[in-house]
Amino acid sequence: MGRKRLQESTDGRPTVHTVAARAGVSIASASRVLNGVGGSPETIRKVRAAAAEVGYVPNAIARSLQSQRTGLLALAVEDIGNPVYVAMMRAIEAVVAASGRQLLVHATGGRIDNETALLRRLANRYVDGMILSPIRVTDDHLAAMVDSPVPVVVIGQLGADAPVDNVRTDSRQGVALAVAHLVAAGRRRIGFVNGPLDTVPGAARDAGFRAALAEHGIELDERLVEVGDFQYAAGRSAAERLLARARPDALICANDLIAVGALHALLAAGHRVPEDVAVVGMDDTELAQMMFPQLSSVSLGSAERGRRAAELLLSRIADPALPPRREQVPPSLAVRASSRAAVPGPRPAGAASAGTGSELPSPAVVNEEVDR
Amino acid sequence: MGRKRLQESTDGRPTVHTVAARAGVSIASASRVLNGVGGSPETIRKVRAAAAEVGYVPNAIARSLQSQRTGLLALAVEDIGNPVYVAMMRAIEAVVAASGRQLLVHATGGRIDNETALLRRLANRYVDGMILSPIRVTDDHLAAMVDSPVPVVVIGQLGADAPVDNVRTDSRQGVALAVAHLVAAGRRRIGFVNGPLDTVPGAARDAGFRAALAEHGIELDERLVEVGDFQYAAGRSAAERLLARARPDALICANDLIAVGALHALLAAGHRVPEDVAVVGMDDTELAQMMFPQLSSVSLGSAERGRRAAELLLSRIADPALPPRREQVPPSLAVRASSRAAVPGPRPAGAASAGTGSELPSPAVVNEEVDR
DNA sequence: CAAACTCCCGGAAACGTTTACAGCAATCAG
DNA sequence: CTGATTGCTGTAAACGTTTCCGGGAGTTTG
Repeated sequence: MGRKRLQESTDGRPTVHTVAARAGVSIASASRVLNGVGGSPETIRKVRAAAAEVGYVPNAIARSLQSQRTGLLALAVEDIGNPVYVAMMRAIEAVVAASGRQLLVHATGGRIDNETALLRRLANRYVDGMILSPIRVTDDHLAAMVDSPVPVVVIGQLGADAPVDNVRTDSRQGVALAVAHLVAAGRRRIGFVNGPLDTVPGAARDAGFRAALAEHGIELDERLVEVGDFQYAAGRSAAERLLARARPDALICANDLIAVGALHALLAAGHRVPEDVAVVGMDDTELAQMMFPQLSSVSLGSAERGRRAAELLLSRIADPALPPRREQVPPSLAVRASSRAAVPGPRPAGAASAGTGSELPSPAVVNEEVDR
Repeated sequence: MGRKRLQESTDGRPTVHTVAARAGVSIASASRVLNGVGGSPETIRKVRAAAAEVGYVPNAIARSLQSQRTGLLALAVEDIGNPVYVAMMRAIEAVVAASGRQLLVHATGGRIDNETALLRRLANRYVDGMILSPIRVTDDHLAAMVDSPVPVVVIGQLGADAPVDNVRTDSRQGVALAVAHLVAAGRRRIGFVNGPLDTVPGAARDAGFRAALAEHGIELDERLVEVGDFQYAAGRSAAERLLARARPDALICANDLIAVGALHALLAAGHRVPEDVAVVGMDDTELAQMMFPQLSSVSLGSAERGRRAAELLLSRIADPALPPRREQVPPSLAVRASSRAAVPGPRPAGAASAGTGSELPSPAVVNEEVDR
């Protein structure tokens, strides 16, 4: 039968050999035509015809083995259910798709061993690069990123001298925006529902909260600070614990999921929002706008950070010799119903007030948004 | 300098050649040891030591080329931001990861050309199989699935005779559950906010709604039916259009995102939920529990469907000769505050009523849930 | 003690592609 | 008319792995 290879195995899918044989040319010519480089008009015609007849589709694995590129990029985040990562993912996917590549998504659960395992596995060359948004960073971790065999871009805070492409925001300043807004609205007993303090964002937000209070000359009541994790359920129970021992007139929450949990805890306990307690979340996700009342939230530019990270990754793949870069996306505040200044007194029965509440002048830095 | 291959290129990563040379054995022996099949104790020791010294990591692409498997599975859904797909994805990912594989996620935007392109691309063998949850199905589409070169499992309705592994639910019956629940609670002017009628779920839910009303002897007022798409914003504006021309005492929404939009439209227009208008969503996502008031929702077993689809896919990969299978997951109804029977009269000021509303006996099929 | 069997090893083929290289014909310049 | 240039083409190597196969050494069996 076949002289060198069993290219005629009746069951197998057509390869470039099949096409070449059918067109009566060599596999080199067939490959050239199929890749659009070279070939005489006659050869091109024959090869194209043969390829169409047998329904040839190039084998991406073999091509990758030869070209040393897979066209796959990975994204690793803690929790794909968190809407902040959905926003990031969407932005990243747009850039990645526009470059003709595909995105592989990993959920790490925030566990370090998971992430380092992922980084080590990069050595098997299954993806061309990776975007990582770690919430905990150890030296091990960092080392694995630095000597990773494929480019890695980090979304989030890293040590100042880490030679890793990095796009970050300033969540301390983000918390400061929220505090300034609430103080300007006359709130003084400001509580804080945070995520774990051993995470990078948790620690930064805690520090930011304390610094901002101090700056406004407000003494911190430790009973107004509570910690859970970055999920809805934990946010709700953390807020319940806080409310059981203290009477805040505002709550800042370390992300929107926590804020939604806190909102539930408040409403279930009979507090009015924002009249009795104002609520401000962080991340400014779609969820914030879906809540009722709509949630004020500190935007940390998730989509923008995602977009920039993807661009950093692509440029590094194009030129691995580039020096490490760091980009910063500034936070901003979206003020919505959950923290608008309230008319004092009991709530008028049955009247919804979305978008119609009385407005107070907001600080300059605040990015006022209309309802919806 | 290397005799056959340039395995000593100082920059390149170590290959099995490097390890074999260093251990003083053939690449065949090295490969066998590294795969844990065969090898004398002494060889095993030498190869393991050599591999550790050079930090050898097998190249997954080359392995895939040889083994004809990549260990990658794809999932294609309309919108990764929709929490119903997040739930599905989580369930699928769990099964996939447990089998030692990885999941590649695609967002199709519901566009058919996107999905068929994806199906055609399967021929390049970059993934071992795919789970597809299409919201529109054409003959072209179906043909591409049937003669796909790699296994495809569909989540959703397909033609009865389609020879494709398929896990579905009965969303007509799901709508019927919602209608029965509302009718039992005394609602009569039941509205319906649907997604596009040219989608499979949209059409099924429309049919289910009409059939269920007829079964309860309620004549349908067409002004109570409105169509948008399956997103939050569209749901909100569809509900606004509906409310501008009709006065429902209940709204069934074709998914939870629409339901949240409808909730906003209702509250912004000054209606009380559930006192004036009850709201029931579909998919029973996390979002439903996060809303205030918490949303009643028809569970279509998303996580379960995802889990089963993943299992079907794995079993088909293991044995491609299996006959096409179809599995069905029954819908159920989670009743929450948004449709609980209300005390007539004005709402008591300032009193939150989550989980404390008066309870009415619910139909047997209804799966009553407590407020968290 | 010879034959059969088991175990381990190395050479080489195979997976399907791209591409360096050399050969060859045709066209161009002198 | 001859030599250089251009444009195609085919052979074969390469990417890095797994695996078939044959051979050799050691062990068991008759």
